[in-house]
Amino acid sequence: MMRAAAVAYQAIQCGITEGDYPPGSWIREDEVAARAGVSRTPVREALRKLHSEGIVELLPNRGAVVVGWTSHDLDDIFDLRMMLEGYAVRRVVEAPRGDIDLPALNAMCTEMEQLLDQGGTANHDRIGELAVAFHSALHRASGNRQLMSILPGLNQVPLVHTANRQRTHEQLARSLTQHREILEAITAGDADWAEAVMRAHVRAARAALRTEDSRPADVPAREA
Amino acid sequence: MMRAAAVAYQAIQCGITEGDYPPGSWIREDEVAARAGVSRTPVREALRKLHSEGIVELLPNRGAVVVGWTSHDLDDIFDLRMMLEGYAVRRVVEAPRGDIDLPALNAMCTEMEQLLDQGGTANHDRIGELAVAFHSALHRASGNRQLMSILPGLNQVPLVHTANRQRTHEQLARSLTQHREILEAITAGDADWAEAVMRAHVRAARAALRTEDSRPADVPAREA
DNA sequence: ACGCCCCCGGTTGTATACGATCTGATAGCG
DNA sequence: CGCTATCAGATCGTATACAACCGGGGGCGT
Repeated sequence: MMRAAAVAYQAIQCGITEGDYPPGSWIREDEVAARAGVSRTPVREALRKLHSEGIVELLPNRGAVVVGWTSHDLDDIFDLRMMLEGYAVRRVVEAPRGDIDLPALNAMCTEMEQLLDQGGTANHDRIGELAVAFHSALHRASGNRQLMSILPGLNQVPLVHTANRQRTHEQLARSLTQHREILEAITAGDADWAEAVMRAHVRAARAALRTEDSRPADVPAREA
Repeated sequence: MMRAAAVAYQAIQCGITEGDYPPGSWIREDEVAARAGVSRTPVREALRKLHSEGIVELLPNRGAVVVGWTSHDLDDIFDLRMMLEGYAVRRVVEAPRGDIDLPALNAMCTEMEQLLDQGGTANHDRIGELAVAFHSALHRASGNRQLMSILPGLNQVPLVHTANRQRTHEQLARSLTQHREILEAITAGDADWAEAVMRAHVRAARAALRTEDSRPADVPAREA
């Protein structure tokens, strides 16, 4: 049985990606509670979490508003990810405090490659999950605890707002190749190499999103 | 009238800095509620916020544990701050999207300098508050929205765990000088200069903390 | 003696009820 | 006619009550 707070969280997150809560719109606690089949208490908890991830804005005594993201904002987010993910792999090489399980990471790469060969939307989604796990494992291996709490939050915004966007086969293939290269650089003990590949990797991911991240002009991109 | 959630938040935060909740210890919702004079609901909200800031760890159905920080963890935090604050001022210069109020920032510097001249513990605390506001204003001026939600969280850990530590007059004086220099670099439109000063500024702050951040050996530094 | 199972106290998780606060509209006044 | 004060509705914030869950301790069987 899933926790009510988690149910509410997913309901809201899903509602945002599906377009039920467009950017700039209000999210009413009662409404979400009814939709998710829980009471307002866990809904409030979910909204605070979404706020800490930057997905919604909380106006005291007013409620929650879905934050809108311009193409420019996405650039900013990927700027930060490029810096931080690059720093993370550098740390993995230079200060190997956190234990790193290279065989497990390589196995994840293999699985992703197989899924890509098989094709299919469901498999593509599974690749996305594995990619998140892959990066998460690297964050853990960096040994920087604060990094581990920051980077997931940075991933959240692009995930929520681009979930239904498909990356091409070529984009995914390159992404997986870069994963392998990152592991190779780590194995070689080359921090500069690892950081450089990771930065390119993040940049490429942003470019893959950029192709059509323009939104209809009538939808406000921000709330304020 | 302050919100009950804010009262609970401060009560916990204060309890941690005062040593009532040492690292590794449990924070019971009932206990905090009684201490803060509120019900458990806002206490829970405060604990979730502290969790999102990395101050406490939440064990499902078990409760909250105070996270312990080693000297090494503090190094990591300031590593991140150095990167991110440096990036922020670079952005202030290169992509001046967010409006920057240089006169107001200079006024803050003047006030801090006056407070330093007057001396006294209370004034030192006030300088600390102003310094946080100063950096916060720069984050805002960077125009990177995610940055504004990340950096306050990074400040929180050092603040909570080093609040009662006094910085020397010389350390504070240098810190204020660097603030001025940062503004001067921004005014000159020199991003490299601004970033370099900011990185040094953060590094110096970490060094000021390092002088005695070793803790008694019998107190567990981490919870796990 | 050792290990397993069940029960119980304590704590968290959720639901519901009530009080506080804000927005928008409306009526009264200058 | 425009502005301000007031009120009603809606929504959030908090308190309280109850249900669910976890961990430890005692008893039982092997």
